[in-house]
Amino acid sequence: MSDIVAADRLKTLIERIERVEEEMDGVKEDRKEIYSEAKGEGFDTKALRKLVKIRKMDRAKYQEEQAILELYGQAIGENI
Amino acid sequence: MSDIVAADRLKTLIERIERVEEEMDGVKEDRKEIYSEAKGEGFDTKALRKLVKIRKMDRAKYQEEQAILELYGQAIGENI
Amino acid sequence: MSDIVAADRLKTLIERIERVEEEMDGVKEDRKEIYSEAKGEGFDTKALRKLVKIRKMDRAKYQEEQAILELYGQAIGENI
Amino acid sequence: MSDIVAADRLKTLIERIERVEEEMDGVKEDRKEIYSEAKGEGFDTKALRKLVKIRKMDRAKYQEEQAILELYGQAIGENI
DNA sequence: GATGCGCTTTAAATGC
DNA sequence: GCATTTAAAGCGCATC
Repeated sequence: MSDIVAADRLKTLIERIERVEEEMDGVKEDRKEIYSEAKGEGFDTKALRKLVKIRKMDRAKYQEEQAILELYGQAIGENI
Repeated sequence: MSDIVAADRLKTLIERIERVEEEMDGVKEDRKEIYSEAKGEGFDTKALRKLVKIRKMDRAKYQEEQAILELYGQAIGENI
Repeated sequence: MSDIVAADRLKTLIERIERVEEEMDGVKEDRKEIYSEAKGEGFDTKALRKLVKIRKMDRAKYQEEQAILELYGQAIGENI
Repeated sequence: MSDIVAADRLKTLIERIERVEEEMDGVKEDRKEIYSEAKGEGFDTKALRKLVKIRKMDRAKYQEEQAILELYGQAIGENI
């Protein structure tokens, strides 16, 4: 790679990355507003977030995680 | 909230959240592809990521500095 | 406050803050090592973290959170 | 692991974690007191916090820069 | 090709 | 209640 070409190319790449990162910030803002709207209507956003996360997760995996947590809890005499 | 929890409204909100999260995944994918492209051209993506990070830190630092200047300005203004 | 006194005093305060923050980093490191040790013995650190968190929480609060999550889940036809 | 889960070992680990977390709370308390002391002397703690943050950013940025230099150095070294 | 590790990103908690 | 700070999760990379 000749130096000049690499420098220009690098610049282009960085600009493209920074552009998509700006887009990401925009979309994040949109999501934030939806949660904010939900909150304004009285929903519990913490529960909402958990629910969205669980729906995204693999079902079997979620149950497995819960089982381990319960197992550990029982081992130390804690009711989960 | 009407019937224990407003199920329809809840569903709508969750669907909207899931839609923007899909958008987010798309944008993430775009970024991933740019890095992948860079890698294919022989750039060191770890270094590239650091570079992007430093540039972001610069911007953040500049903003922090402006914010602190403003705070100090207010402090002086208030003490006159 | 005369300027010179304030400047010296400010410096002292900042140094003290930075010192306690270093201590904090040390303690964090200790905790990290315990988790790392646990992991080395085959424990699931994700479950371990959750357990520690639950123990720290108020019991009633935890159950309340779980109840809301289930309620929302049922409302949209999701089994938690 | 012997009996489903090594209960005693688990307990010990959790106790150790909880102990270091108590230490952390102590150190946090120390920091809080310093800020409180500063406030009592008329310093603007919000500005103070920003100042500490900027100094931390400086250090972080310096380290990032060193890291990137090292990465570039390696890249050149490898291409010889 | 799986496992582990470090870094980025996301969620939760705290303090004003 | 909002902004900041802190903790947890997820992701990508490198290694075996």
